[in-house]
Amino acid sequence: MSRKRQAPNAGPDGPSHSLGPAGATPVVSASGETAAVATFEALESTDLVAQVTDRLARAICEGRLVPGQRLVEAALARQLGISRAPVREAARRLEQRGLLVAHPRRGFFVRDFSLEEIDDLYGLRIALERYAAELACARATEDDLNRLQAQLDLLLRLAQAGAVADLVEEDLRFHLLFCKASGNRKLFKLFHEIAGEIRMIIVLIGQVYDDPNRIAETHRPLIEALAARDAARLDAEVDHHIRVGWREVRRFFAERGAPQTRDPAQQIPETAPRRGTSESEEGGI
Amino acid sequence: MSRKRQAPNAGPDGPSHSLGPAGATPVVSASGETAAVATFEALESTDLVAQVTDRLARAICEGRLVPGQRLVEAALARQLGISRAPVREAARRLEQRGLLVAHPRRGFFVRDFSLEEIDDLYGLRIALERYAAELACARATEDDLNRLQAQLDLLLRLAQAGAVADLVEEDLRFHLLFCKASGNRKLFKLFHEIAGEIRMIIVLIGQVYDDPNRIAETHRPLIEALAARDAARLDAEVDHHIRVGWREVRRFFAERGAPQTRDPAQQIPETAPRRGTSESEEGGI
DNA sequence: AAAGGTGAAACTGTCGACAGTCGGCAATTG
DNA sequence: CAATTGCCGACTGTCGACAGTTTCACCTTT
Repeated sequence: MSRKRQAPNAGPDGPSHSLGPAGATPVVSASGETAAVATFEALESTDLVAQVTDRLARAICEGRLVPGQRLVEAALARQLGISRAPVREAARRLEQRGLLVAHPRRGFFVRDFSLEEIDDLYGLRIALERYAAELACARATEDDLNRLQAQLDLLLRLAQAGAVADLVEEDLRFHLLFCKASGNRKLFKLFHEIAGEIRMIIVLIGQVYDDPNRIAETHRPLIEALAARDAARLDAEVDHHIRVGWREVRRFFAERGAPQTRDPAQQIPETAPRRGTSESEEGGI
Repeated sequence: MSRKRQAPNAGPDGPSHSLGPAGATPVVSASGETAAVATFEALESTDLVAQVTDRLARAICEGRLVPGQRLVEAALARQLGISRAPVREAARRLEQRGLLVAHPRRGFFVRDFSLEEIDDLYGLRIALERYAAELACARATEDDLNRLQAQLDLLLRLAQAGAVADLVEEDLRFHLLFCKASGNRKLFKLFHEIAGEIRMIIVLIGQVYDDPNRIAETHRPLIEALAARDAARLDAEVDHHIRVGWREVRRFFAERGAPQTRDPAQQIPETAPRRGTSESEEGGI
């Protein structure tokens, strides 16, 4: 079933993918086949790897896969109704994103964070966002500002609605937009990568997360400073803004108990697999 | 060889496989395309992926694979005497490192840099190293300082000896040590990744590279400032040091002609494959 | 009963095989 | 003669199969 899998056993997502841009420009009457004017969006490549990557990432970020848990390629493949190859590649991607850790000959494990790693990550995040701030101050366009403003509005709305999960997501997106406004694509890409880890950390500490409204509100100063093109102020605001979150995360993580500390080896930050109790299968994709 | 590969289907095992003309001759096969320049012995030992990754990385950095060139999984696998799986994975890793660019359904191409991308990269590099400097100033140990000093000595020696290629390599290692001295592993890991791209860029512009002695010498102020724990000065030195290199690179690259500019799409910085003249095979691993 | 061995089950790393696609070339058409 | 369509070959995305390891449980020995 090389191509048309999609029906195997992977029931739970049903209609799922968008393949159908149903909402867009039908156009073209029966007679006129010339669709010259109508613009069609490229179809979503049914890239299996990407799909698996997304699902796994979501499962991890939603806590359905807990840190230390082992992922078995074959089992996942079976569940998804595909072969191991795409699963394997997806896992590799998540490894690069820092959501999984690979142990040679042992497989993949859901990443677990030590307090030290969290500090490293947040420190780095500050450095990156401050740089983004610096650039954005000089290069951000009106569009960028508008997008950020819109995102802030969204955050406020979500906070009001008490949609904490979405708030986390959109909060990150705000920062992503911020990096994008810097105009430095490599920076954006890098931030995008560590954003995955940050999301995971935030989810790990549970929904805790302070007062939603206050959280959302703390983004306003960033926009204001940026709009005013006040680099110094923006820098300070960014630093402060992130540090607040850092402190929160740190506090909760310290309580929840930071796991092991990595060995002092150099290259790859290894996280020892924590073979929990029953060592069951996955929590579902 | 972990498995018994080496005698898969190819009868002519030994160091030279089918495609591998023992003589390493460019040759153009009957089909009129291929042009393998150098042939290498089959891989041994375990961890095929790592080996392939290294070889490819080296080939790219040594210019045996030029930007825009296409890599064909099957051909590489045949040359190395292994299957496509490890080659594929190695290519993915290099993609993450920014040395290769993947085009869905088209394969991998050796990364090409636009001037804009170089600017993005160096800007980011400065941000990262300045952060490293800040941390290092506070946390660097005596050992760190000694290692840096030793590395500086090495640079000076290489410069004297006129070993430019090695100088580039060790220059990067100096900066790697610098990041390591920061104590932030994530930062180190990140820098390690972009170091691959930086190396490639430097190699691309040819050995040009200013006066070796001067280059080596410019690292001294960094150590001095760090030893003095003078954060402000170190910050300035780092900024200046990298900016000098940036300017050099930029100049040569502007001459050599920056290739295409990426499309304004968002997500992945795509580099269009430059189907150049003959579009040959690989240049050898 | 705890420590040490031993064997089977479970997985990962690789391999070779297919089938669907993409790019290019050539024949065809206006 | 230029543009368009169809065909052909080449290559990637996936799949299923094996072999070598590592893990785990059960059995034997002190």
